[in-house]
Amino acid sequence: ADANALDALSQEGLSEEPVQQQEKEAAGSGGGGGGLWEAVVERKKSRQQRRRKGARSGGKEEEEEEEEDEENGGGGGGGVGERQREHPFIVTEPGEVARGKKNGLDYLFHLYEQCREFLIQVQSLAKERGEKCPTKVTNQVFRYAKKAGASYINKPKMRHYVHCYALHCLDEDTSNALRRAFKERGENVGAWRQACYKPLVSMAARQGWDIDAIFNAHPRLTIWYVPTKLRQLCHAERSNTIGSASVTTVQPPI
Amino acid sequence: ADANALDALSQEGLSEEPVQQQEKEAAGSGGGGGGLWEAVVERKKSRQQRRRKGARSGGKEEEEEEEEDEENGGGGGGGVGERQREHPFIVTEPGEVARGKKNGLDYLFHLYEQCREFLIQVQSLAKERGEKCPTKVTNQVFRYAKKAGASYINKPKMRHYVHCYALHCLDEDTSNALRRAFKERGENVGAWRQACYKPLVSMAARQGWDIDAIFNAHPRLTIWYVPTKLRQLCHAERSNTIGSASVTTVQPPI
DNA sequence: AGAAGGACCAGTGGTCCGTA
DNA sequence: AGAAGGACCAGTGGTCCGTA
Repeated sequence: ADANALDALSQEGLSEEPVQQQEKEAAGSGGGGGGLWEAVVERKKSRQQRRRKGARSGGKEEEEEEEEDEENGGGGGGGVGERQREHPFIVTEPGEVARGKKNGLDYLFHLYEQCREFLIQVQSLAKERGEKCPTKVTNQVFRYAKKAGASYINKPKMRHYVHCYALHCLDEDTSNALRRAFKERGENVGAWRQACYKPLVSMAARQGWDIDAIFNAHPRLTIWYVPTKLRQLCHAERSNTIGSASVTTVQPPI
Repeated sequence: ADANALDALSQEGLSEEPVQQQEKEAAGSGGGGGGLWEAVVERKKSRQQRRRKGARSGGKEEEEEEEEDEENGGGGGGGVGERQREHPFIVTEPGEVARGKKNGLDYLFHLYEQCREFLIQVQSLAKERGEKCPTKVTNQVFRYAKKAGASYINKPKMRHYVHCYALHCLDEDTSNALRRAFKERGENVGAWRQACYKPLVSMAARQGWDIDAIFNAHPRLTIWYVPTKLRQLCHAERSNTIGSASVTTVQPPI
């Protein structure tokens, strides 16, 4: 139904950036500031030791159909050939199309619907072939999407905004209100994205804190992994709430 | 209920084998005979190129509590220290305890029940901690079992006999009859294991060929991955059957 | 010959951080 | 400063094959 209205949005243009040489070594820089996320987390430890250099010589893929300019031989400056990158998102109201070199949030959510369609195709293929059938949007699905020409779909982006899409699915009114409020205040996408966590945590609170169950109960959401951050926020909030009077629904003992 | 009757079986003893040095290099040997499995398969190709040598220096684990004899320094012969290995399985009737340095099939199936209990414990812990909760017996569960002292449980063994356990769960009468027949004929465990595929494929044939659905419909089976081989046999048999008159139940177009 | 399981490998989930 | 995404890494599913 609403898929048609959104199709036009996927025609939007791309940014360009010059191709650079891959092997460039970066001088090791220190650990930098950490505090965007106040609560939770704990796992970054082993990440601190990661400071590796050097590049893998890639290319495990079986049959790529991409074109490659063999042009960048020399050392120096401006690259030859162009690598494309999607326009950045801006906070838009429902139904609003982004102007200029920007993409709107309806377009963002449309990408999730597209991934779902790619998953369904991968599932059909797997069943025909008698192979294991994925139930979630996996690496295999992202690879399939890329081969099908949807190069603007990639894993880091889709994972980054999953919880925003979740709010859109689970409580469209709240999602829409949030978009309008953040647009009005002139907030950037990052701030809007952050704000999407809270209503989801509240929703989990009302439903026994089981965020997995909430995702799985919704047909368009069950195919997405629950984001680590959202899971952690629910857990932290649940711990804060334990024993307090605000607990009014099902809550198993910790 | 029947778990108690089987508990005694888990007290059975172990075989011993001398510990050998790890780093020993084996002379590369050719590809060897391939024909045990008649049907299906296709994937061994990339495996042929694997002929690697050298050893990883292991030890990613966080906190092991095992004892290590620091005794094997030299080059030569008989090892110091003993490494234990489970007694091999023999085909036993239901209720029969294996004699001598052997284990029976009730004991084998009991191991699957134990894995299920370990999974349930891992799930409880994950929920307490607000972490991702496994729905299947994963590496994490095998690691947990090992730390809990169940060193006789390991992944290759459990995966090897999953379909035998599946038959036991799904059609105990057929499973029991098969055990009695193979014991009487003096067949070895490998032959019995092979024979367990067929009744499962027949069962799948009667239920629209969806072996995943069959596993998922059974509470003790849904936690196990469908074995690749079983999936392939179902697919091959389905392909053979297409268009023939023996198709009597639901079957989506291929 | 038959069998148990250590140890390996390709490809996964997850997301950092070099890039613009 | 804000953001998109290539590319990396730890740990997974899967099972081979050196071992006895």
